[in-house]
Amino acid sequence: MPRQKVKLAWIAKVADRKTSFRKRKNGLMKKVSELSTLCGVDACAIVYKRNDPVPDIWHSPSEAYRVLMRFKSLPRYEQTKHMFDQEVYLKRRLAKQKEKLKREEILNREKEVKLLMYQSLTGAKGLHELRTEDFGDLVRLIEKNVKEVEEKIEAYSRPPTAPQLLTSNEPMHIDGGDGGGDNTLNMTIDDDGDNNGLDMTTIEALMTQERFMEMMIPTYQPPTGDD
Amino acid sequence: MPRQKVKLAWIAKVADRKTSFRKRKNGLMKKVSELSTLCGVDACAIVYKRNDPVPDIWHSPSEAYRVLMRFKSLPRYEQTKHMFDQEVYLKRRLAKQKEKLKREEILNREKEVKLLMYQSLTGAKGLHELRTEDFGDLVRLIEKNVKEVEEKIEAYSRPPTAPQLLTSNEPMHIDGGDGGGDNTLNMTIDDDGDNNGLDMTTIEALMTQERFMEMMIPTYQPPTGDD
DNA sequence: AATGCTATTATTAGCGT
DNA sequence: AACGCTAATAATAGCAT
Repeated sequence: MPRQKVKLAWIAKVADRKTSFRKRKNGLMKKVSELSTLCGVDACAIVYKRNDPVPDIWHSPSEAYRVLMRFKSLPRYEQTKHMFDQEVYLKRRLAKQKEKLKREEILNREKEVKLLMYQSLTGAKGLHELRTEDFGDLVRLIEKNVKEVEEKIEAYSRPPTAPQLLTSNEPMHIDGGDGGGDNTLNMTIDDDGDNNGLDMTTIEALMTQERFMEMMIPTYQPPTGDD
Repeated sequence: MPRQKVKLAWIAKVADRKTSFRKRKNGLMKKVSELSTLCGVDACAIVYKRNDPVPDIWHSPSEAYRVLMRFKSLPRYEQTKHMFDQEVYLKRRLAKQKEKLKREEILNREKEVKLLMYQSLTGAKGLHELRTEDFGDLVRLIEKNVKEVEEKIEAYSRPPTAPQLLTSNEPMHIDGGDGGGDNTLNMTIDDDGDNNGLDMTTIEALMTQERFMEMMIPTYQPPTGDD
């Protein structure tokens, strides 16, 4: 798997296949050995090389034989019970990957909506350009952020009960404190007027604009026409 | 093997052992699968979990059964012929590691002697402090380096036959050109007087010193006393 | 107990000899 | 053909949940 990600298929070139076989058989034998040692279990591996009736086997003759006898003495039903073939293997893998994909899609959607929000805030994209299906999520995101801001304002405007005094030289940072993931507000409030982020002045300016106020109203509906 | 290099021994803690077993069994099954697919060979693995009479097996029931039948039908002698137990495995590994160690020791020795040479050149260590057994190797190294320098001088003092003209702004680099490994001279000759390496001025100064000239004489013998 | 995460170690494909 | 090397990919030990 190095140098190039190899695709899982029969290696056509004879020399390459033989080399791969030798290396991978050794690797496999090592793995069987490690599993056996680390976890104290009976294990054996049998590998038939092409055109060689004598297989390579992991484990001392007596051990391997014992493992095989043990297996052979099981009723056929139990033998096949835990068998784990390519199909079962791939199905399990597929199920896991689908779950992963689902989680990724959710995160992507959150980022997408966040981007829409920023584009609307900076005026790069007007709200009338949004697709209908984005509005619900965008509104939810905005309400979430507004709630966080209100909570922060509430927290900081109270007389501090456990006063961790801020030194006046330090800029004051406010971030969304919940564990909700990547889409928290995470906004920096900074009294240095030279920053490029969204500072209080910008926010106050935005709040006076009709566009921003519209965004604050969850019941707002976009025109259904195409433009 | 990540986070910490694990030592190959029975894992005492039950939970850790079970976790390791699960992970490594899956890994092993994947490896058997890959070997089988990539190299087109019959292979199977049988793993008995503790206290479970039903083993986990790689391969579809029919395939696994076929592989096992094939194995069982061999005469006992041939079955054990290619068996590969812990002892065989470790012996092979040991032989390889010993070869590797040998190579490393040679490289170490070369570096050691190189260090001695530099210490002598800078005066950090007098030649009379050297152990008797180091002299032979040190002399061989010095002769090798001197030979390389002479060859370079020879090459550069001839009228160039295939003249790759050096721009006068570029410092001239001379390195030992042979493929002998890490102990080549690799010395930079640079007309910028501010470098910290061994430049021509330093070398010329050294050549006037008795210590350096002594080093140039292979037949020089240190006093045999302890100091 | 089983699963996800990730910093590390381990394995190995493609070369070069 | 079988080995050594090394840049890459893969496996996984210890955590956190």
